Amino acid sequence: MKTSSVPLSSTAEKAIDAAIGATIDPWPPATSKRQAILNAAADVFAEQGFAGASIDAIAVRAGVSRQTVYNQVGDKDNLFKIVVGEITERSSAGFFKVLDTFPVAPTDLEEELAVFSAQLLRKAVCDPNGRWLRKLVETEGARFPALFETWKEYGPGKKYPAVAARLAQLALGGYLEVDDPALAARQYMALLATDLRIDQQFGRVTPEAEIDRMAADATRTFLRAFASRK
Amino acid sequence: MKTSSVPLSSTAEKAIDAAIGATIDPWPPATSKRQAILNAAADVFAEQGFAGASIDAIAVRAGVSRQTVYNQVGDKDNLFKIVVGEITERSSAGFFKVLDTFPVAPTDLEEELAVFSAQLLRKAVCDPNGRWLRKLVETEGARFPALFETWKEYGPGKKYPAVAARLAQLALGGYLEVDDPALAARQYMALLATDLRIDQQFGRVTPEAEIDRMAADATRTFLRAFASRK
DNA sequence: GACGAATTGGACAATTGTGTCCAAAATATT
DNA sequence: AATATTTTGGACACAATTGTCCAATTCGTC
Repeated sequence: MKTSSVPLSSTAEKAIDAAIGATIDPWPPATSKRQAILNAAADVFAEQGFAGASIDAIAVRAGVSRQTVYNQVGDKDNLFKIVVGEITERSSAGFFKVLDTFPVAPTDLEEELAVFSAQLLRKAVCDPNGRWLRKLVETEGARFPALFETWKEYGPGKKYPAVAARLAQLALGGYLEVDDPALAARQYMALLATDLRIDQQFGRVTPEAEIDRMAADATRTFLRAFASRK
Repeated sequence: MKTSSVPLSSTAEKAIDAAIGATIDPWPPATSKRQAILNAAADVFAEQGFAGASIDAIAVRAGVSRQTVYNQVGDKDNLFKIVVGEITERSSAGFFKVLDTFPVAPTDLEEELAVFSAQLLRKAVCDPNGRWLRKLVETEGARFPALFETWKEYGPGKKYPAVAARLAQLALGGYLEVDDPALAARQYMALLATDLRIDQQFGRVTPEAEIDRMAADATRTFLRAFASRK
């Protein structure tokens, strides 16, 4: 029923925080209200959809008066745009941070790819940012075409090619036999995400250990199909 | 923007039609209004979500007065339940109808499995019934717990085991090397659905020929991982 | 053509939500 | 401590929606 909240913070505000220097309280009071609003809005939009989310509900959950919501973000459309924009940024950043640890020159391919896969699962598929983004885009994409375009560009549009590039690198290194890196990337991601998606559809909270198992299963099957037969 | 409509018909009404015998018009006037309402409701719920769907919009799209909607189905909650119930039934029926054509004793495994896979893609993943059901359950599952349970039971809860059973059969027949049929079933479905899901997320209408290609790609990779090394 | 049932459209009250205005209070800044 | 800024909460107009009621009309049936 109640979903855990995702902390949001705009790059602008992070820049300000950095400029001010180390603050005891990570969020200065002036922006903490805004943060509370954006966090609450993310929750309520995800739970109720755009039409079902009322400004009142958002204000209450943020522990803020309704007027403050309007002061901070303008109207409902704008609030929605801001929330999705920030989640998009976070989700994308998290993904590429993990992708940087991809084992491009492994000694034990299966072992290292499984470890990487588990991380990717945790940070990209399991991560509330990405889940809510997918859900919101699916639900409200038609209502906000511009947002839909942004998501496409930041989401699948950049992620799949990036994964494909790593797989191509492994192929060049003689680790894999891959004709079509783009296809292999989609299949790898599909194998990786399937069990977690099923759990999520069922509303089941996946135990940590299971994530490692899922990554290992996906990696094993992927390598059975694509590993170089030495 | 506009989604194509899915014809709905309850089993009860089909039974009645059958009892009456062959009618020229497949839908007697008394039920045709009801059908129009359910079809329209399916569209509008899918497009706007539960909260965003207004009875007026549904009535207009059904070409029916608002009062008739209330006469036929009672209130909005009930309308929603009826629609989801019927879509669940259709979606499940379509899936198992295709599953009956699974090649349990193939002469050319790759060829026959690819053909079957293409059919499954067309009828189960591509099919509007299943898509809207997934979307509605994801969006409104929290609001209608009973519905969520029904979907779980009819949907993944029965489909995956059914696929797993066929794969186990192939393994027994010496066609496949499968340790864990349930896992293999999930992975097979994941490989099969990934490209179509991506297209759907991007709002792209997948050309018929591409579906065959997707099925072939998925089948090839699946068999590279699981086919018996003769 | 006459009867009965379903449909229509319009009006209605009640509710809910949006977005604005404003004066009082709380909070930061100097 | 004085001042500027933000926040608050309440009131408000306006629009959309739900669900009901009912008389007039249309429609299928006999």
